[in-house]
Amino acid sequence: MENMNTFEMAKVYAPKEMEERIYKMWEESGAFKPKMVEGKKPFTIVMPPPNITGQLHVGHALDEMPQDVLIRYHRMKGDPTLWVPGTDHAAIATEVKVVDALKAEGLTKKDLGREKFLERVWDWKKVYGGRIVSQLRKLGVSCDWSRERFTMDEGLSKAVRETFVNLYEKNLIYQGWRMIHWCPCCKTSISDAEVEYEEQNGNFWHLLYPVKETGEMLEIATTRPETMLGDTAVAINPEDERYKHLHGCHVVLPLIDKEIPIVLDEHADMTKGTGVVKITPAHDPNDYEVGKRHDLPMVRVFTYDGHMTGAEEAKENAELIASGRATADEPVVLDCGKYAGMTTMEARKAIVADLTEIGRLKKVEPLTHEVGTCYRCHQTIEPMVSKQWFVKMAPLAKPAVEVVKNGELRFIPDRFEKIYLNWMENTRDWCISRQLWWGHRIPAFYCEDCGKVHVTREDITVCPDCGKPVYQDEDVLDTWFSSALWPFSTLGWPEKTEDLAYFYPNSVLSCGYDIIFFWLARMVFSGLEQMGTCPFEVALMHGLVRDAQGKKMSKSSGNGIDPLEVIDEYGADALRFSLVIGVAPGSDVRMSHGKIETYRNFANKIWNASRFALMNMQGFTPKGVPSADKLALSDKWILKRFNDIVREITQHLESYDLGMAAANLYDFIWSYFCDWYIEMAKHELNGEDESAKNAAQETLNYVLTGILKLLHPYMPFITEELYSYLPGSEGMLITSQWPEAKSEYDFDEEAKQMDAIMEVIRAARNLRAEMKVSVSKKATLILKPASELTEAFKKSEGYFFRLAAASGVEFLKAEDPNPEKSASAVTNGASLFIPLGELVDVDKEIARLNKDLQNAENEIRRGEGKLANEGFLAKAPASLIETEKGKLEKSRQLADSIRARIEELKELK
RNA sequence: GGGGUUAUAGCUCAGUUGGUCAGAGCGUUACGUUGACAUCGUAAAGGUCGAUGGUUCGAGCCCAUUUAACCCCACCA
Repeated sequence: MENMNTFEMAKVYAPKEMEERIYKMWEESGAFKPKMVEGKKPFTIVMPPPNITGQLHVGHALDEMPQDVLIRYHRMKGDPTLWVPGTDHAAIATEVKVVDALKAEGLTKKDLGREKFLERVWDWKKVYGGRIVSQLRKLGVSCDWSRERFTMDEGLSKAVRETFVNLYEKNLIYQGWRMIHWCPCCKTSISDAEVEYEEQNGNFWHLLYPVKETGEMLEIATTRPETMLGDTAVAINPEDERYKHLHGCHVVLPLIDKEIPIVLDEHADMTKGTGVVKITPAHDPNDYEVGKRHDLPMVRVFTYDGHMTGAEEAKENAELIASGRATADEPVVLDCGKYAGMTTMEARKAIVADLTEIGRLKKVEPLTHEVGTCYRCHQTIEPMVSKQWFVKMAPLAKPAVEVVKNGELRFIPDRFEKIYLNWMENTRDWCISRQLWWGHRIPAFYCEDCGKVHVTREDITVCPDCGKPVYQDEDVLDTWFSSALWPFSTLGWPEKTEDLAYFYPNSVLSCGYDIIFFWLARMVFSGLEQMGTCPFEVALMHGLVRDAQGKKMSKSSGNGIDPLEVIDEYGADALRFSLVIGVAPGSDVRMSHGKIETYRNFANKIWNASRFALMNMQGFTPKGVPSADKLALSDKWILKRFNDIVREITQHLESYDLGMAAANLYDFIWSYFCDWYIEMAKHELNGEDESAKNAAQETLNYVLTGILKLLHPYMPFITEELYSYLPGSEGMLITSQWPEAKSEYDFDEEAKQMDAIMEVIRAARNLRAEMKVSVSKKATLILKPASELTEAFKKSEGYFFRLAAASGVEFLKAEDPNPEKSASAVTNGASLFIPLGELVDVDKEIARLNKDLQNAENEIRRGEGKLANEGFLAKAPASLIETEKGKLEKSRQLADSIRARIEELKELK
């Protein structure tokens, strides 16, 4: 690749122009596609499919980050790496959107009919389904778009059907009347997992039901008086002494004067309320169970869209029952008379008013209680008895529990293991049918004649048994039924494809902890059931994005961050980095524009450091870092530190500590590389010694290249761009090789020497700052180094000129007298003196040195105490005792030197 | 009711298996444009590591109790 002339490099980092260009280059180069090598273990991730209704929000950005970091890291490591992208049809969400769009045209679903409606949804999908996908590209996701899937495409639909039939044939899918959660707003059943409980203010209404046999009034507390028309019993606890005389009696339901029995059931809690519970089997999950136990009739009083039932519904129901289609499991519908057609809320008011009027309302007390709401529309959920399809969970959950317990599936962080197990061990059957049109239609066919149900892989038109016409089940499947198959359906299953054989099971599944039950858990048991293996080895969880105050981001509170806006302003790299740096797995991320700006500044820092490097490498052709004898101390130091950081980052990535790796890298680049190494290297780069200059160029080039590689998974765009400018760069960074630490660069001894020198430089700066000496005013630095460091210090004069504003450096031997009238500091490596003449205030000097002395003495006390402790000496590891002794010795020397200096100054006075 | 998380500098958080005076960023204060970078640099101030007790030679880290905040799950009228 032709290296760009440095002067063409913009002075300021401008992400906007380059990101699109680079993404296009990657995609067109085929870099995102895995290189499948037989026998080599691939690294595979499937992307949690965003909804086609979706607009990119910052949650998506967070969702993609860990995946892209891991994918890019493994690609550079040389693993066959595949990241499968795709989108989800999102049955309810999409259908609602299209219904809304129709409403604007004055149309309803029914007006169009199923077929035309579905055409409209597909049209809608064509327009908006691509939007999220193009938005994802702006984040820099390096997934293999040639393998993009959609949960409703042909292959995946086949997978869904295959799974459904498999489970049905194994008797793991069944159809039946059950108490389910019904959303009157979305007009469909939803699963347990889709209910969110919210605390709401409500009332406790105390109603009076007269007992037929005794004429007394039985006080009954309820939170839902509107269900009373559907009461078919009241329950009392068999042990309850208060009501023993009522065993076998009946009450008369007010308003409709219906006689219903008093039943004895454990469900009635003697300690709660009056100990009497009204039983509405058709509209309350507990009552449903009580009804089953006592064989009570079920009376339905609500329509499926949240109104009170009337004559029409009752008639239909009666006809159905008469026709024999309805079973005993189906509730009988009541004509609610004057309440018919009211919403449930209107009916509540009306019924309470009527009960009050006839004196059957004893009192009302306020209470707060948990109310189930729909996770899509947040409307109150109505428990209804309904005929639905279910997945039998117990047999599927067992192996899904097992794989976590035996370590085949590992959660990161591991606390989510408990959450997962708790759910999996207590899960109830999964209601999978939805009363919608958009989705995978349930492959069940009913014979018009014999009524038999046929569940088939291929559509049928006539009954295989009697040859009469069949009609298909109207319902579709829960969206999560198809996403549960994602790890293998996207690879071609149920066909036996090459991809499936090579890339299944996946390596990692990364998603937010909020969809563990919806998605992750269901993928685990589906993978185990259909494929026989757990679909992934590691479940890497992330949290939610929150605002700067830690609040959830939402449209209503207007605290959201639009990733597209942010990318436009700061660049995708800055957004990416701010979403991962310092974030521990599974914890929430706080985001603010300020935070993103910080990392845009970081990108700018790297940009300029690279610009500096390139300016100093004009005409330079890298031949490799030269032998140790040609390298300056600072070169050796940075090479050693670079080795350290390579090991550290690699280790963190291997253990999925992505936030930690990013933080360490940030620190290394900014402090070690920019603040120190570049500043030190200026000495060699601007010096006369050509071989030293060359060594610095080689080191600079080597370390900078390595830095760009280490940073690439996090900030892919800027690193790719800068890499292209480097002399000696070949091909693209995205497919370059991950750096390795080289043992020949472990210059331990030299690194320590450099650290000692740096400590002196800091001390000198410190002195000057305290003296308020401007940088432009240079001063001589007088050093009295420890004997073993003398040589290193002498070779390092240049660093003091440049970094400590020295005009000259003089060295003293240990026995030489200290200079007068100078500011001084004592470090472990050397004592230093800056002769500042009249600027020096001796009293202040003494005060400051006393402070240092105090610190040293504290340290001595600490060390002495430790080493005097027999328990410590007996039990602490020998190496620790040695280091403690060494430290103590150093502190003593330091204290001695400081004391001596203080004495000198006192004499001076 | 069950389970989980968090509590460390003014703010946001690090602190890996208990062992080098407890760290960073932002903010604050002071100084500063030394030819990569003001989207910058140098330095300073600032913490009895929520509380109590325990284990240990040694605890921010382990155990118990406790306080506070947040989250998830659960059919309680």
